[in-house]
Amino acid sequence: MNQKFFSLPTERQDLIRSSAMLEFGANTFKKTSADSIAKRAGVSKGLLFHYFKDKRELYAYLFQYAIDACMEAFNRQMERMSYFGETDFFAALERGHKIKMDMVRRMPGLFRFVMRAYYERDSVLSPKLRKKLDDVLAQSTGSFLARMDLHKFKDGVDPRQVVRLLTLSAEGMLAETNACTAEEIDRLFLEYKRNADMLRRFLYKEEYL
Amino acid sequence: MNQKFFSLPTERQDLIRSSAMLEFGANTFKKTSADSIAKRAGVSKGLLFHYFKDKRELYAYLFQYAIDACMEAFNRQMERMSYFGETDFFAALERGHKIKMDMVRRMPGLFRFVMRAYYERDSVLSPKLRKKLDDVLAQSTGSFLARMDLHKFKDGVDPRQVVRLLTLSAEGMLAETNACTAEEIDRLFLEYKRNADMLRRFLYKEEYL
DNA sequence: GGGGTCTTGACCGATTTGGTCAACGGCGGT
DNA sequence: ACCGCCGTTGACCAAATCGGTCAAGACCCC
Repeated sequence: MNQKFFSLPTERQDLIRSSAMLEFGANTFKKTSADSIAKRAGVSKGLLFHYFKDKRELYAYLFQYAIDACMEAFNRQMERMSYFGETDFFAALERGHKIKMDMVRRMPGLFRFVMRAYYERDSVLSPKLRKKLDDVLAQSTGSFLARMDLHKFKDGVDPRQVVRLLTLSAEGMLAETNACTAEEIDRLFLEYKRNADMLRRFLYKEEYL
Repeated sequence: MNQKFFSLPTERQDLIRSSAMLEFGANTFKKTSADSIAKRAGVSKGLLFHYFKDKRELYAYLFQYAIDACMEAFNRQMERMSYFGETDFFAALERGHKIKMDMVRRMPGLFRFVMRAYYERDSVLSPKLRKKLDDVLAQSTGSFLARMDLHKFKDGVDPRQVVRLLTLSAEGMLAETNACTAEEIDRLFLEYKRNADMLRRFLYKEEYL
């Protein structure tokens, strides 16, 4: 790809990336037209092909970008947790979810795009990129749990399962909305918090409430 | 539409409906081609337009069909619950989820199709159809809870929220897979059950465990 | 006004689109 | 053996859309 893309103003970069992700998230790779991406970004099609030689290249770049963005956000959160010595499971998870919602706000199409890209039939992505995502997902939960104080849970609770349940519910919410407006994202976050609070209330030992 | 469609063997009807839903579920209405539907169903494009005058008509029919199928499944379950006098929240919910998974097995594209159709930008559906789905969803949870014995829950638990949480997690699971193979569907059901069991264990009063 | 850079939109041939239609094949009746 | 019926096909159409190119414009600092 043309490296000059990165010397564009960040907002413009974001606008193009965001538009492209939204379009690729709404349709198959094959059925997503460069025209529709350009139109959504308010940019000419020529410019798109000036920065990315191919539809394929654009797609691969977006996937790489999305993974890196997730990784970076996750690592930043972990560092922050270390710094403040946060060890409470739900507090940390809530903070993580808040960060995720902020990413949704800034890049509404990112998560749907990643999910679609991962399951796309035609292997438009190199197995290498795919594997990278697998690694990120596999590691994140583990290294998150390792830092948490899990004694607060009642006996018989599997914290891994709690993470998974809350993550699934968040994915469910994300799937059932377009999640465009700011209020909608706030609503998603509130519902998440309500669910997390319920779990906390009944899964923590009483002395930790 | 051509009423003779209904005198086709049921399997053939299902094959066509299923293929169409899968295609419409994968792409926007505009970007979904009649050709791809026909190809997936192993049928000529001519036949499709013999039974449905339009792409639009096919689409509207599928939506109507999907809602009716959901409604009918739901009502059947309710009757069954009445008949057997089932009042346990989690038992009934599990049974409901099992029915849902059976629908996924028979019509893999149905739920994704409905969700997409509901949020499709271009109003290809009449508001009437859209409203019908709203009504179904709004009523179902209410009339379900009305028959359940909610005393088993610990104080402070909102059963509505529990339904919602489990439903969301199921949607999340459905969203993150293609859910094609039978084993995959079984896996989804098992994970659902594991989550439901956890909630049951910690949200029910101890004397009901 | 000159030189360089970002950006456009008209343009290309190739493919795909929704939809039509004449013809085919198989089958039950006579 | 022949007919008429009907579900089904696949070639066919004009129109739209596709990915990608490129010469020319817009904009800037000098």
